[in-house]
Order: sequence, then C-alpha cells, then structure tokens
Amino acid sequence: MLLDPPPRELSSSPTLLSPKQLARVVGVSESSLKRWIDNGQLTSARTQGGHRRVPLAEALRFIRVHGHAIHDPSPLGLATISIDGGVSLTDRLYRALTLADWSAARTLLVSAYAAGQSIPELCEGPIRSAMERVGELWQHEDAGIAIEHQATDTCLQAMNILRTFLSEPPPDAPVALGGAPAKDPYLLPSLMAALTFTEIGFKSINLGADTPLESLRIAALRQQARLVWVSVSTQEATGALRQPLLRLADELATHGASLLVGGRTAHEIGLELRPNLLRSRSLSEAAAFARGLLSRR
Amino acid sequence: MLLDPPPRELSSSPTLLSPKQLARVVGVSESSLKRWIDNGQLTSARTQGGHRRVPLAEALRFIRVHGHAIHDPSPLGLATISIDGGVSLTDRLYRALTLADWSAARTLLVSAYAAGQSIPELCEGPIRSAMERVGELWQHEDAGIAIEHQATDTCLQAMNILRTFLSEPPPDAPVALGGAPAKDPYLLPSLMAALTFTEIGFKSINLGADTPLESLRIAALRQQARLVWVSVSTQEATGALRQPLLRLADELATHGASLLVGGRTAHEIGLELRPNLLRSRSLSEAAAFARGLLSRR
DNA sequence: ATTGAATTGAACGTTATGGACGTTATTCTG
DNA sequence: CAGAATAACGTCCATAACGTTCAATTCAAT
Repeated sequence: MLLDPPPRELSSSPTLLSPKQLARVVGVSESSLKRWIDNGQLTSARTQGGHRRVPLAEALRFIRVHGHAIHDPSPLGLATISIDGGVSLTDRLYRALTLADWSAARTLLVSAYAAGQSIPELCEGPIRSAMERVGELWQHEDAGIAIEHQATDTCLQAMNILRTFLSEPPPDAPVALGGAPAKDPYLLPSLMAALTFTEIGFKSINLGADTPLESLRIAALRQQARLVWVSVSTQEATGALRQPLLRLADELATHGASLLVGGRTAHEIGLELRPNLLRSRSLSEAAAFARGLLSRR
Repeated sequence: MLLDPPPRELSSSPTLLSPKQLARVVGVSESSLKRWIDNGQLTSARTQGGHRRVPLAEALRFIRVHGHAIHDPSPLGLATISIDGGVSLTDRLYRALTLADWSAARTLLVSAYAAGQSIPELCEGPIRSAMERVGELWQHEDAGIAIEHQATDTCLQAMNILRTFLSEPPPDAPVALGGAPAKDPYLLPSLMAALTFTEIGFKSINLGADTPLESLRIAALRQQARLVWVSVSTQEATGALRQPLLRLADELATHGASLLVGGRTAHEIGLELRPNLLRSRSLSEAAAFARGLLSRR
C-alpha cells in the first residue's frame, strides 16, 4: 500500500491587495484609491460581495506609471529597505549577491522597479555595476571565480522572481525569442533581454546560453517570432558569426521579423546594416526598437 | 444530496473539497466560503454529519465563473490534472515546458510539492521524465536543440520560483555548496541539488555550471561548507576528475565536511570509498545522506 | 485676488469579510 | 474499538469595504 504523502503548508505572499492595503503602500487615502479604481486608472477584481481586489502586478504597474513613492512596502511582501542614504542601490545589490542572499536581491530589484526604473535601466545600471564589481575580484582573489558564479546564480534567481511581478502578456502577444550563440556560456544577458521584451509586451522565449544560430533560426520560424535577439558576450570567434547572422536576418525579413544583435562583444562582429537588423548598443536601445515594432500594428 | 459513506479523501487528488481547502485555493477565508455555500452561490454536498463538501467540478466552475485567481493550488493537488482528461503530471509538465509556459510549470511543481512530493521525488520523477521526453526530440526533429534549450530555461524558471516556497533556513544553518565541474554546461542538475539541500535545512549556495573544482574548493573553505556537491553530466573527461575529487574529499575531511558526487555520468569517474565521500546514485540518496549529516549534532 | 474645475480625504449608514468561540463530526492511532 | 487529535459545524462580532455625499484643498485661468 502506497502512503499518501502529507500535504504541506506553504507560505505564500498575497497576490491580491485590498484597497486599504494598497492605500497604505502608496500612502494615500482609501477613498482616492477606490475612486481611481472606479475611473479605470487602476483595474481590479471583485470578491463575491463586491469588495475590490487589486492584482499585485497591476498594483505595481500603477505605482510605476503614476510615479507613486512606496510608503510602506510590507503589504507587497517586500522587506522594508532601510533608508540609509549613504548606501547606493549598487552597493546593496553587490552585498546581496556576494552573500548569496537572493531574498534581499529580490527586494532591491522589485523596489527599484516599482519606483519606476525600467528593466533596461535596472540591468544596465545597478545590476551591471554590481556584477562588474564582482568581476573585478577575478584578478585579485582566489575565490573570484566562485564568487562570480555564486553572484550570477543569485542574480538569475532574483531576476526570475522579478519576472513574476511583470504583468503577463496577452495570449495574442507577438513572440520575441533569443539566446546566446554557441560557445557563449553567459546566462545573464539573454535573461535580461527576455525580461526587457516581456516588460514591453512580448511573449519572451529565452533559449539561454550556448544556442547554435541554426537552432535559433528553426525555433524562430516554428514560433513565428516577430523579434529574435542574439546576446554575444565572448571574445572568441565573433567574426565567424557575421555571415550566419546576416543570412538569418535575410530569412527573418521574408517573414516580417527582425533581428537584434547585442551584448558586450557584439561590435566585434562587424555587421552591416539591414532594414530588419539592428546591432543594439544597449538594452534600452533594444527596448526602443522593440517598442517600435509593437506600435506598428 | 447525502453522502453515504463519506468518501475517503486522498490528499493528493481529492474529488471533494472541504471549505477550508477551497478557501485556501481562492485565497479567501473559510467563513466567506461557508457563507457563499449557504447563499447558494456555490453548491455543495453534505456528509452525514453535515460537513460541506464541494465537488471538484463545481469548485472549478465557481472559480471560472467568478474569475477567482488561484491563490494556492496545493489543495487541489493533482486533481485538476486528472480532471482535465486523465493526463499525468509528467504529460502536463512536458506540455508546459515545450510551450515555454513557465507559469503553468510553476503551478504544476508547486501543487505537487504542496501535495507532499519531496524535491528529490519531483526531480527524479516528473521533471526528469518530462525533460527526457524533450531530449528524445534531439534525434528526430530539427527543432530538437531549440526545444530542449527552451524547456530547460522554462524548467529553471519554474524551479527558481519553487525555491521561494521552501522555508528559509535559519541563519545558523550549515552550508551546502556545489555545482557542475569545468566544461560541464548542465544547469538543471546542480539547481536540483541546491533545492534538495535547501528543503532539508541547509543554506544552499549553487555555483552553477562550468565551475572548476579548484574554485569549488576555495568557496567551500571560505563558506565553511559542511557539504559539497558536484553534479557530473557530461561524458567527456570524467576520468580526469578522479584525482582532484579524491584530493578535495581528503581536504574537506580535515574540516569535518563531506563530498557528494552525483549526476548522470558520475559512475564513470570510478571513485573509491572514503568516509566523507559519497557517490550518490540519485537525489534521494543524496538527500538521505545530507539528512544524516544534519542529525549528527 | 477671484473664480471654477478637479482632486482629495473624511464621514456617513450598510454590507461583506474573516476571526473567534464552544460544540459536533471525522479521522487517526494504538 | 476506544480515545485523542483534528477539522468542520453554526454563531457571533469586530473590522474592513461598500457606495455615496460633502467639505477642504489645489491649481490654472481669468
């Protein structure tokens, strides 16, 4: 006889907020909040009895769009960040990553996101700076490699949680798909791209590191991707990517799709211009291009 | 409608839900649920003693009609799966992974975990089966590599969220630390190990794929790890790992720490026995060993 | 400076929600 | 099968939220 395993208690933070809770978060009266919901500036679900319940992702969107300060983060399930003016976000993030404290890293990222920072700003700002500082340990410390790996894992973890705070794209959202090319083991840049395009309104499919361009091509056709990204971070063999990337761009063009090539060493490839091919110098640039694609419909 | 006799409830797949269970699913109080049943908004059966029992189908109808978010799927267990046409968890997971639907994958994993499945059971059961099925596409389909990458990323994503449901280890918890060795690009096995040891009560630090053993050694000493894991999944150069692993085990022994070597191709290394060295054939075995370490204090 | 539109927050009376209670049903265990 | 432990019963009640109204504030334009 097989025994049924006992059910387990899970501690999960709320996904729906009452008007009072959200009012506390943004430091405003309950009345105003109700009015905003009734105006449609803020969408909410209703309980059986007609009580308003605001989904977490929607609350975050509202806070960002209207530039509200977070007065009390506790109802969001976030730890309070000490108002230590002297320490920058980068410093705190650096500390969280080197301590493998993904919970702190998550709070930092979500708070910054709620404060209005966009995904590209977060990635190119604090995350990049913190990870760069970690990278500098390479040269000076024996533990450098280990710390960098640990920080990368912690960062991936935190960003994956941040992802759950982004509102889900509609079912008919266009697909963005990408990864890092073969021999390129870097995970973070491609995940950053995925989050960026999700924020904008794409359904992102991340194939991760070390993905042959040929696989990327096949997947893009299969998924009817409107946008394909390639993150290049290694020094090696960037030249060999030139021809395949151009061919990929041409093929995508026949399907009305675009190719975005970015990453630390993307400039070494030496790509010439195509209408549907952009070598983006930054995530923000990539985001802008993607936004352009979306508005064209 | 009277029930005679009241059917026995299987925690993993109930067909009747108590008010408390359904309350947890929709994230609402038991009181409200009882009131709604008494109002007739939600119909229920009664046991002979008068306890309310909501049939699963009625519960799902209620959730759909009133647009309730599923706040905590755990009380539904795997029943929602079987009600959707007798599809197994593996099948469902496979579908979610190949559709890059990490939200569905997360729900499946969290449900199964909450229904009492342990992390090793999940990893060696549905996750492994689903990923193996994905792997079989390698041989037959052009899109195989892409789909495998996509499924891996989706799986990592879902597991990282599952990670947040594991209770945080106390600050004085012993440290478990590990990764995959150099040249080994597989991310999933090491993440599985990290989750396994977190569940048991360790503070897990995952250094991820492609981590040189030397870095692992330095990190282990720095963090005073009681347990170090190495996940070996590639075919290449497993023999070359033998000496370094034995040396690592010896050094860890002087610090009272243990070394766990696991993974698909770990048996090819040919490790001889040491008191603090275990080649684990499975995650469950690794978990058992780790539990043993913990109880010894 | 004065007006007027717009926004806010407070104050109702009414309804919904979610704990708390002592009591009974059910399940678990030896 | 008996006794203990757990879960659910029905009921009550404090709190929260409802919809509405209204005074106070803000702010731009006369």
